[in-house]
Amino acid sequence: GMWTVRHILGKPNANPDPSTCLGVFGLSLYTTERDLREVFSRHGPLAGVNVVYDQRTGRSRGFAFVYYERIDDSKEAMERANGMELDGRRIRVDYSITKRAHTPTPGIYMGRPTHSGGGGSSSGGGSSSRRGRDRDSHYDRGYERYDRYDEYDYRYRSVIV
DNA sequence: GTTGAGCGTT
Repeated sequence: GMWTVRHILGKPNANPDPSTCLGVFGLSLYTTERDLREVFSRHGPLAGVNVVYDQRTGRSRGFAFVYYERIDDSKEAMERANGMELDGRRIRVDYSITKRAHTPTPGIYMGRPTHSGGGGSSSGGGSSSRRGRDRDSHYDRGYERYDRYDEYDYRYRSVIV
């Protein structure tokens, strides 16, 4: 069917650098972190395993992240587990592009503030009663947190189960 | 228990 075409055309992201974090794709919806731990720990001690779930349905989104302690183990696992069959699926394994889970999106307005400083000509004609000053400070604080958060090493938060 | 090429929530 059409999917063969997509299989040919669809191109994964270009060669990520070797990393202790592996992305595992094409998983069965029924593959659990436990299953992955079982398979991937064969190549070395793991620092963590993370299946990505859909928040609404609670179901797996079909991919996961596996963290190794050592990059040599990660390399070996990448080569050997890529293409293996797991729970009826050919899984694909590669070094992860991202390092860690996204920081949860703040529940506040993320749009660019409409020029609260100078001119005085409001461009968009948005809600006029809003005080840009307060909103801006919240906005900035949020961003600061976001940046600091991003620098945490995964192991700081990971709990070996 | 779907379906099929890809990067993250607590």
